[in-house]
Amino acid sequence: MGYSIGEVAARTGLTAHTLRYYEKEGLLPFVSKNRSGMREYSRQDLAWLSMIECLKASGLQLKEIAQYIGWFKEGDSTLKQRLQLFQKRRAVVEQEVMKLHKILDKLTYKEALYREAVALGSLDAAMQKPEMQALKEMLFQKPDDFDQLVEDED
Amino acid sequence: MGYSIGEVAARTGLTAHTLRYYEKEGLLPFVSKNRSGMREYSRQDLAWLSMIECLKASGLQLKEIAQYIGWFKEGDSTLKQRLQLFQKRRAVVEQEVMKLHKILDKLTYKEALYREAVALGSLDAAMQKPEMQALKEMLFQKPDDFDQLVEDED
DNA sequence: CTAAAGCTTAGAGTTCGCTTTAAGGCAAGC
DNA sequence: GCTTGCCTTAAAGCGAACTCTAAGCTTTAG
Repeated sequence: MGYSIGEVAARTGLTAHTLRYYEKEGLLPFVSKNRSGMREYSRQDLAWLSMIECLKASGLQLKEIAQYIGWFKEGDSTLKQRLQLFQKRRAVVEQEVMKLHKILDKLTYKEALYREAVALGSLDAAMQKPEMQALKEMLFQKPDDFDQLVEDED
Repeated sequence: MGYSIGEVAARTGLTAHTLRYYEKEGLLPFVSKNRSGMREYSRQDLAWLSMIECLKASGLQLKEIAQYIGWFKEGDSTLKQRLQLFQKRRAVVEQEVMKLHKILDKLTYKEALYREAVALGSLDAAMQKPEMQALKEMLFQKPDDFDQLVEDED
């Protein structure tokens, strides 16, 4: 019954230190301890860790996560705040995904360029190739960001 | 002529302080200065800043970006390293996008759950609803991560 | 029975990426 | 001429999220 801190560390990839740190910061207020003072993590505690990871990945700071947990403990009077938080996080993550797709376009172009450059032994020669210029235009034709107003950096 | 540090700051959203800091860290080794010692940024410098932003967004640390710039300055003898770097970054960003899609699923579920909870005035009542349980199953039927092995945290 | 592994606490230290401070030079507008 | 604002440098400070240290207790394997 219950997982030791070491087991939870192994399962989550966090260290035991980090788990205690989270607890200190108010992120895991439900963890119980046995008679000799050792932590015993329940399945619910693991679920909370999973939620913490989700909120962290969505860009929330630990103290904001602690606040969410505070709301949860307050009960149904804080439902609106929690709804707003999830709406906001979803919007933020959707933005981030869009940003990463642009980053991916740029990296794809660079990868193709350098693959050609390695083949030719020369970056300049690769940049001269019409295929490369065509690829660049295909990926960056929408001039919606500052990046495209300037030349290649290399 | 070229851009002053203030103009570049306004354009990029970075502060003048940050631009000088980047230079100190070896990220902008091409910026020239006028007779009175002030920085004059060229179009190429702006392009480098755009590349720096891209690599930063791909998860690279500043000192790793500085190393990439070092490779660029060394010339065609470092083409392979640079190609490998872009391949690696693309893989990392693709992973990150996949991770964020999972995060998005979870946030979508939570948002729907809390929307219902706000309507009903009770989280427990919302969790009881068959629609919510159906949505949860729809989003999380693939048991490929630890998250799904445990119950809801709330 | 003893040693090693793993747990406890409080608190100091580390890394990253800025961010601010201190002390001062130059250039344009009133 | 003087103030305002932007520029220069070197260096100290900061917030986030760990990460490690110290000192000591408990449990388990040999």
